[in-house]
Amino acid sequence: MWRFAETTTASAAGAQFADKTGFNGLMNEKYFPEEIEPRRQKRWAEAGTFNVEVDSSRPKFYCLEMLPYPSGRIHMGHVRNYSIGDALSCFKRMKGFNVIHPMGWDAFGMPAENAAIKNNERPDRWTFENIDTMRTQLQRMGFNYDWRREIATCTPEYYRWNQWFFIQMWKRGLLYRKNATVNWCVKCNTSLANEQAEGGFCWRHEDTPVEMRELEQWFIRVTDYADQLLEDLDALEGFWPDRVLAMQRNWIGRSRGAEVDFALADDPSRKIRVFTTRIDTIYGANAVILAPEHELIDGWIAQGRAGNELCEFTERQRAVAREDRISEGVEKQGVATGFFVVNPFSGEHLPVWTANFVLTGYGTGAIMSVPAHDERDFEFSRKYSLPIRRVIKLSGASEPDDAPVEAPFTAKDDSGVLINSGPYTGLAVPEAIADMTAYAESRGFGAPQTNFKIRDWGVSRQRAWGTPLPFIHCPKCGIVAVPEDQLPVELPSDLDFNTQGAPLAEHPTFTRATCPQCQGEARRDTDTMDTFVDSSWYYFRYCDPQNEQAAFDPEVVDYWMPVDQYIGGIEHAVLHLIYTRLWTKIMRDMGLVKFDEPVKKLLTQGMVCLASFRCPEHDYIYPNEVVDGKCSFCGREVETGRIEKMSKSRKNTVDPDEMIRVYGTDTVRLFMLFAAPPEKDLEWSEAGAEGASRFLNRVWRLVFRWCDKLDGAFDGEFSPSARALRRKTHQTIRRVTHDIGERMNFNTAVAALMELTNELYAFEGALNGEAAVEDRFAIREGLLALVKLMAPFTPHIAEELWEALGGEGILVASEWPEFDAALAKDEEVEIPVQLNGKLVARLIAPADVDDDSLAEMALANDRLQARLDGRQVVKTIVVPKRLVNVVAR
RNA sequence: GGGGAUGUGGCGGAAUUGGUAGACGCGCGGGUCUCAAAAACCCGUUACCGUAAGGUAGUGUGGGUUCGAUUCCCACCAUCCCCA
Repeated sequence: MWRFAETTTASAAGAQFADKTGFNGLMNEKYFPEEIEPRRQKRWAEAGTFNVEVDSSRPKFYCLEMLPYPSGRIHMGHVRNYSIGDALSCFKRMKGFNVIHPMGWDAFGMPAENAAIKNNERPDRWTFENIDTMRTQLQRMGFNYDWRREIATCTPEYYRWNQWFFIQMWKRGLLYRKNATVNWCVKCNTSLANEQAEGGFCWRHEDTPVEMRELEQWFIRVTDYADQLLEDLDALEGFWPDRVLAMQRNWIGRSRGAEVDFALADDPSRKIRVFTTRIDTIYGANAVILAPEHELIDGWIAQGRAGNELCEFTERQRAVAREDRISEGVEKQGVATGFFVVNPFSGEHLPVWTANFVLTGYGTGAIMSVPAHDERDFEFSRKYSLPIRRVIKLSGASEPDDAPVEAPFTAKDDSGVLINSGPYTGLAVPEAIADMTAYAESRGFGAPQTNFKIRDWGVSRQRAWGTPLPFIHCPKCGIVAVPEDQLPVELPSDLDFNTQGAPLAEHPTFTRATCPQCQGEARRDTDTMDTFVDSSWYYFRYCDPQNEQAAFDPEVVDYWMPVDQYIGGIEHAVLHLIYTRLWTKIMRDMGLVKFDEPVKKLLTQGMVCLASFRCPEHDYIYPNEVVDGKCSFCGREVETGRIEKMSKSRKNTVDPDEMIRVYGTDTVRLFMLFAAPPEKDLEWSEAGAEGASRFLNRVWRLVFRWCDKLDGAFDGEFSPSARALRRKTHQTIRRVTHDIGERMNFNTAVAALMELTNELYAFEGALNGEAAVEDRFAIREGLLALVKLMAPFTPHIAEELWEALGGEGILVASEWPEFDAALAKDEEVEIPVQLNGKLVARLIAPADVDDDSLAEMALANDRLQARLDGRQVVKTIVVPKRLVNVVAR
């Protein structure tokens, strides 16, 4: 139940307010958000204001915010994210769009499982309780979601379609199994994606080093779509933030080059295939270096041809996470295998090495080392005293071709020319690359090759709280997909989480299955899906959330999709936003959707931050644990005031519920939108929230004073002051419409509303208690506009004041105000007069002043003449209706 | 090292396509109301000099383009993010 703020009233129910405060027949004298907000929310819910259906007669607008993980409580980051989406969707609805604005829960994942282990609870119960809490919180904030479309990804109704998609991908060869070295976290007891193992530590357990294990895994063939994923980014230019596009391009990491075979010197039938982007430098190769995991090494070890040093080295390196092998500062280490290969271009014999910085999974797991033109090869060759030969130089360079190499020369532009390169000597780099690749291809020892940094998506997790993979392992038939009419493969509800290993695999009956093909005894797959699968298509499901026949009806999706505006955190710039783009392309190729890209516009909102306090001994401490700048536990000097992202671990969070209890949701939302533009970080400030609250109270009192005095119309000539107020009103409509609709700068829109309010106060003050009909008309017009324009930011108070002003129906479902361009037009303009670009005077001129008279007025100006002091005017620049600059010598 | 971003009063931030720098808010100072306080309302608030009128400087630093640069170009510094 609602708890009322003690700061405003001790005991309260709606009806009592009227007794305690003034009531003018239309509204209370005082603003009590805790009374009006639940009432307005109830009214919207009863009227179904935010429920939408397909309506092909109207333009649609899909406003989407990233769905939250049901961790337990809404935090300020959510409030900010959803306040932005709410304001935009309210605006678009009032502008006449059929707005779909849904909400749901990213409900699978490890915290539920961890809670289950820790508290001996069921993950489903834990999850649904959290969802209930958080839904209540969101509803209390009055966000305009169509709650009928709510989904939770952990329900069989949802995840059965994950399974269905996987079966389709399996049929299309997009899903496959392979043995792979995976990152393994002993605490999670599961594999991790590379990006979850950043820096060699588990993303959830920052103190747990990631181990490497060999495991058979499910993979989605992202690499089949790598080119499209890269190239389609061009079309998003200008609609997605540049840095997101840059991060995705970087992540996909396409590099064009060639593969070249180096035959083993002692056995020319065996070849080492190498990937290089610089085939032009092959005459400078001093070695071929294999990844420690390379199969050739396995062969040598198996045959007993590998020395002790090699065996030990490879064994040691294979246990190290890839990040730990290649990150900066890690020393390059290697061992010569004792074998040699032949350079196919020069015929030279080159030693074969293995080294920690060469990785499998990218290229061929083998490289050629060209120390003169690659940083890492240079460092490595220096360490192990391998010969270094220069094969590229700048076309004008004067130093001799055999001068010692002090630092690698790596530029790959047109200015480079080949040297010491047999028949290719003298060629420019791009031509050499083309010629040498062609030669290798014609001789059958090489071919052009494009590689990507992006890897196939490992979707297997050895966890229990996720979508089960819908496959059966049959000893006779191999891997068989579960027939579609048997979906979903449901998670058992009686999992034991206190077993070592994966609970699904330990479950007594889950694993038992019958082979759909031969009806023989078989084993069910016990992996579950990465939760990024759930979030890859959830917003398609919002369009058609109850569909039991399909993931969605393509026609319905065709109406609502693509998403017009997606809003979420920058932390999803790469993974989620690549996977969901991939999923869309796969669905397109399946014939389910007609477009290439699911999201037209993307906004990555900034973080919500607050000062944190850190003691050298006790780490982060709460603000109330700081006394006079010292830690209250140990008395040490505290590091204060670092503005950081709010998080529990930094002990600098503010609970949205608490703030809403004190100020009301309208105030909290208003502050969130006003304090900074959406893409920038925002510092929570209680003083700032006070300011937002003060503004709402100001508007409230203004409406209270006038709402019963605004009858009558006026169509005569307005006084200058009434005209000025009306001008401000119409200019404000214009500005707010532009700021929200075109720029998504809610902060400046709110500033405009404050300006209008200030203007209304000034107008009121100048009346001296006597308002003529025309004045009342102007005030009424201004108040109605103000209240309507407030709807996207502070919908509850806006509704309330709208009603008090005689507005009918539901404000947030009514029409957005239009401005009258003629009334918004300035009558006079202030023109700055500059002398040589420096301001010397200001003129007041009629708004339609022409350039010549403007120049004349400027030159006649006393202050200009005085500063001119007889100097010669060389030129007079007039920017029409804006500025005059007099140039004098 | 590569890529991206940001840098404006005491603070958060404004400044439409190169055209009055500092809108709006916070904070602060002063005033009105009050026995008093809170709230509210009004005035002021970039710095320096000046009682004032006014003047000088000013958007991280240094250059450049331009009649005119917070805005465009180059170099540098600082902070943050991504990748290595």
